[in-house]
Amino acid sequence: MLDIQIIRENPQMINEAANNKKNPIDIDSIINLDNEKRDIIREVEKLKNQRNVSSQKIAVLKKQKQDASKLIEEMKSVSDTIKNMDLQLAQKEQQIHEHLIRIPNIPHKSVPHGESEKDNAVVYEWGDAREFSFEPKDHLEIGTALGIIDFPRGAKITGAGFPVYKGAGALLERALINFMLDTHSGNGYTEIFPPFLVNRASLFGTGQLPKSEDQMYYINEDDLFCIPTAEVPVTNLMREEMIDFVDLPLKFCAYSACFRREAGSYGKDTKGFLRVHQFNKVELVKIVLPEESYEELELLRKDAESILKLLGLKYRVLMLCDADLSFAAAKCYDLEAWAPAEQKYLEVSSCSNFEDFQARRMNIRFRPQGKEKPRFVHTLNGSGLATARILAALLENYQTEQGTVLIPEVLQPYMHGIKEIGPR
RNA sequence: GGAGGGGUGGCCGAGUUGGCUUAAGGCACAGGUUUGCUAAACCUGCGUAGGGGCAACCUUACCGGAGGUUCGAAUCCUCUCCCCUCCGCCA
Repeated sequence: MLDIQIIRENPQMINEAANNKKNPIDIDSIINLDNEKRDIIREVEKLKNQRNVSSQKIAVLKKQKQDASKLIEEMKSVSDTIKNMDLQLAQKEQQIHEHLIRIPNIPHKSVPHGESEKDNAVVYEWGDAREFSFEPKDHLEIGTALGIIDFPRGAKITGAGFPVYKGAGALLERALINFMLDTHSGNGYTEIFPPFLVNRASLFGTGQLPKSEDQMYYINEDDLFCIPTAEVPVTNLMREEMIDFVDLPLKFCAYSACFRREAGSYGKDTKGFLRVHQFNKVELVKIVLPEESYEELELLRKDAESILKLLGLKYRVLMLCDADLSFAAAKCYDLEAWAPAEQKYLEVSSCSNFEDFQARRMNIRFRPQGKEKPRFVHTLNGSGLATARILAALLENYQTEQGTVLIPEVLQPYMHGIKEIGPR
């Protein structure tokens, strides 16, 4: 959510930014409603002042045992008028709110302008593509042959896009999660194990609601949603709180299962792990001082990248152009791991700075040093990383001609020393 | 699921016969006095969010949330959310 005052002062700039983000808004309605609202405020406040003054007079009269009935009569009609105007005011405010919550965050100045994801800029590349002396198989084929992933049975017990991990596959998944959590918590991130169901207020806070309600699994009876990412519960840890500036930055890492309906994306990336309804992810969340958020974004990106480097996976980093930025983000880097059989990069992480967009929605503030007023914090998050696509990249990159899969050294301690996954 | 208790400003904590409480007091914080330095003591200031004003400042709202009664509500009424204790059920 943006500050209405900024919108009031820069309507053209906001309108253009929203258009660039492919998220058009009705700026004129907002400005008009805002003006109407302020007109009402000015009038009703005069009446309320009159009411307060008269109530005091009535109190004094009554104390002196004098008659106050005339004044009380007068105030009855004033009170009615106030009640009416308050109603109008609430309506205006509700209408403004409905607009405000649908205005996307403004892209940072460093974000390139573009028309689509094709205009995202490659800002960094690491690692060499592995040379194969044989025709590499895709991860689905490898995993199925080794009996470590089972999509058909997942489909049987739940539905398409709910993979089952078996044996060494289950162990590898757990190893990845533990490895990532250990790495990040050793790096100053406090580990959180969050609830996987959240309420509406939390999803509104991080910006998934109201825009993306149809993308989430919903439990009607309790009005709760399955989390699409640990970002939601972890960032909302600090919702409605005032943080002392000496405690900033806050750094959290959290494992969670992630649930996504992926409505409207059928037919895209359907193979294997490329797009599933439930996957595992370790998420990084930072709550920081506004002045430091862009520096912290670079550090966050570096921390996420370190996992790919330790796993020895070739990857690249994209800076998203404005047209591809998500609703709440001001700037975002995508990390993409190379999958040799797919012959394409798989998005395994998104590292975003939301500036105060989420903080305003969640009312997370900090009290600066001295006599300064409380201000909104900046929030950031990034996957560190999503295991489903990492698993795909691992299987494809570390496959052997015999159909086995080598385990990267850093994961071996997490896999009882297993160096290679072979046939059962 | 049943019974009881409670939600007040950054924190702690008064305030339930409605009206000099548009929230006492304390802590923390900021400035100052005293002091060789630190500490302590003392003095002063200090809630949040709107609206108006160049500014000093004026004004409105806010005591978990939403309604209601009233000239006037932290205080009375209704609904609702959350927390705590005990009982029941259960991994």
